[in-house]
Amino acid sequence: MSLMERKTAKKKDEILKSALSVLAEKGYHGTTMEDIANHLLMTKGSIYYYFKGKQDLVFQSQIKILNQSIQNVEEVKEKDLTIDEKLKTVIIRHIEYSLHEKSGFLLMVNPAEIFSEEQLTKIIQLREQYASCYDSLIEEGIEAGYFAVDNISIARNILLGAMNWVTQWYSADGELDEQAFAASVVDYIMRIVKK
Amino acid sequence: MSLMERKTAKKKDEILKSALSVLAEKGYHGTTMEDIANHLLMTKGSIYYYFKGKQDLVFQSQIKILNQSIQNVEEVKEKDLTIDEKLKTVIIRHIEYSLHEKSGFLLMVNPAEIFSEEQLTKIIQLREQYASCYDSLIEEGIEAGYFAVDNISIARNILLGAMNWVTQWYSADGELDEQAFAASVVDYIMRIVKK
Amino acid sequence: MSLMERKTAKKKDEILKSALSVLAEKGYHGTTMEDIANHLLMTKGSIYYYFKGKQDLVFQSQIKILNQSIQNVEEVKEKDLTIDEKLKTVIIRHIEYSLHEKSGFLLMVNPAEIFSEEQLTKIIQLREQYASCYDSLIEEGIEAGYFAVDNISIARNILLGAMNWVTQWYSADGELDEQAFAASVVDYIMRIVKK
Amino acid sequence: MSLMERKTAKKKDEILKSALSVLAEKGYHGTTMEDIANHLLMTKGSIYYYFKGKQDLVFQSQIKILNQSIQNVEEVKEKDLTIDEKLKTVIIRHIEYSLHEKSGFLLMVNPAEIFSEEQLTKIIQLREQYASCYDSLIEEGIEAGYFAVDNISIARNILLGAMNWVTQWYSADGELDEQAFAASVVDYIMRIVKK
DNA sequence: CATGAATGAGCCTTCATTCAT
DNA sequence: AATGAATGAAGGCTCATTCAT
Repeated sequence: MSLMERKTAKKKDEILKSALSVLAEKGYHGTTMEDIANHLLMTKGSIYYYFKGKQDLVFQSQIKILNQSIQNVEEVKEKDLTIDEKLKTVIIRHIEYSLHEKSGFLLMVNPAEIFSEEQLTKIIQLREQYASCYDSLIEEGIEAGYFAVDNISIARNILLGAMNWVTQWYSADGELDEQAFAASVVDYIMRIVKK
Repeated sequence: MSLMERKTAKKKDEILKSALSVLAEKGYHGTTMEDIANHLLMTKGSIYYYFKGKQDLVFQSQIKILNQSIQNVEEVKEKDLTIDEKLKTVIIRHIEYSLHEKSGFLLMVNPAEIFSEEQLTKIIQLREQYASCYDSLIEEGIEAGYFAVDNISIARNILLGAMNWVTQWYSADGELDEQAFAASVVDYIMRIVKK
Repeated sequence: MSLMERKTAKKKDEILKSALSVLAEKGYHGTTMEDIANHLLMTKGSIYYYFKGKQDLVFQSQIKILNQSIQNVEEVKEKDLTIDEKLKTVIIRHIEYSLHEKSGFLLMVNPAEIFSEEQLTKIIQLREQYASCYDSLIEEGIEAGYFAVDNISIARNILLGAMNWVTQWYSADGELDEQAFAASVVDYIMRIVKK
Repeated sequence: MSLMERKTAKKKDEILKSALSVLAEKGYHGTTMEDIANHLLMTKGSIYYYFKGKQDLVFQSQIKILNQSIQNVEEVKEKDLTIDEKLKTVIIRHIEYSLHEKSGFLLMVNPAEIFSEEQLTKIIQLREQYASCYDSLIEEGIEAGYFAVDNISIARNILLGAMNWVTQWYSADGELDEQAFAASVVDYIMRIVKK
């Protein structure tokens, strides 16, 4: 990658981060291009040099977050931990990540309304990939005798719900910092799959 | 209440229902007055005969849902059931209700952005009232030896998260009807507080 | 005129009065049918039983005011007064009338924008008739040696301007009642034509 | 001021002029943003790049006119003329200015209905400042033995009324150009204060 | 006669997008 | 690469008007 390309890539990434932060707070329709630009001390027009449009920008921000999340899990999977601790770590990371990046997992109540067919396919695929990371962890936990779950996909969805919802009430109870908070929450979530 | 007043009240309620349904799907900014009107085969303008504006309409729809939800819980509390079964029933009702009314519990990612100070106060008060219904159930369950929870408000928030998220993935796995689905899900959610 | 007709006529007149009062304050576009109706404790719809529409209502209110004004002058002309005192009395009446009825002489900055060709013709005709009342008074005053004016129509327009503008500043200085106020003002206006 | 700033200022001024011209003809409620835009061969939306909204635009146009008017008087005051001629010149300028810029002195029958408290304060302050210019001229004229007036503020209001009303009837009698017209009118107005 | 209700046209305003510089 | 400026398509809201009851 040439210097210029790297510079461009970096700028793109900055815009994506800014977009994510604003989108998490205001939602798709509530966020204007100007919001995103102002957040970066840029002008509206400049963004169009890097992205085709609002929809494209939001799409790529979703991809970024999903990829990052998947990678987060993969990293933990590599570690030398009991399956019990692996899931726990994954959950903590997820929560820390969503609180820190205001990840906007909640963002897309109905992505179908916003994205094109093609984009939707990609997003759903990544979402499923992320979900299946959890499924395999749960499965492994069952085999290891740690977890007890009849219907893995249901249990996993409950798990994700409890995790994603956290962004809704964190600030309210917010005396703890993000890390301490995640730690105080994870045990209750783990109960969903524990024997 | 006179005949006319009842007619007006009925119409208002129809509009609120329509609004809720559309809002749950598209969110506040994504929903247009026309969306809501079309859903009822009315014209935009007519809605303004019944509500002062979009914000007013959405506010009242939130109030309606919160009051209904609180009443749902109160009804169950009256019943002659073990505390264990009471919480279970409450959760099932909540899920059935949110799926059926597309309740839009998810609606307000950031209500502060939309409502006036005064409205916000009212909404927060009702949310807390609803939350405290769960708290008292959990507390009672602890005393009865059914549940084991250190921090009740955290446990309750996890519980609500798992429940509210359900609207996000129900349709995806949707081979079961709402009732059967709620039943298949509740046991995993109950684990969050169970001993 | 039958009883019913008289009742209708009375109602019409009430509406016209209400309309005038609101129109004087808010202007044509700033006044809504509802404003006028509320002022009379009626409903919007009822007005349409008596008038074809907003434009018709406003037109008739203008006619009413112009006719009344012309009649006011004619009455004074009949009286046994010096020409000097006649004009003075006419001016005082005009001012009292415009303050009392909020006559809305100022209403029509550009009547051509609002009325139909036909209506406009009628209004202009009455305006001219009213103006010519003043012209004849001035002329008479000149012949009697009281007034000194080269160009009567210009002098009369200046006169009318000074008089009509009074509604703009009356309330501001308003320690006097309408009558006392008119009296305190008329001498300055008379100077415009006096020798 | 940079080149760009000057360009923006110029555009703003063009819009203000356009606004004034339309507002004078149709009044606040009768004037649409589109009217103002079309007058300049712009589109509605563009105006919002320069002004916050209709109300802001109208407010600034009022400020502009009032400031210009005050400056007009100040300039004349500096001149080496008898007090008699000063007032005459001021009146002529006022009339020429209102006819030329369609100044819309008539615009605000009830400014309180349109502007915010803060804006209203500013406008009233400038109006009073303008009025007091006339008061001091009249006072000076009295002392110099040219004028004879008991109540200065009443005389001044009559004066302003006669002057402002001119925009209502100029076009009707319009065989003279603006300058000649103002000259033909000023003597009658001067009579209001003359000895 | 009066009114509650509905309608649709029109207006203010926002915002994604484009483009000349 | 960036920006100031312009545009046009919505969307929220108002209001004159109509009409069934």
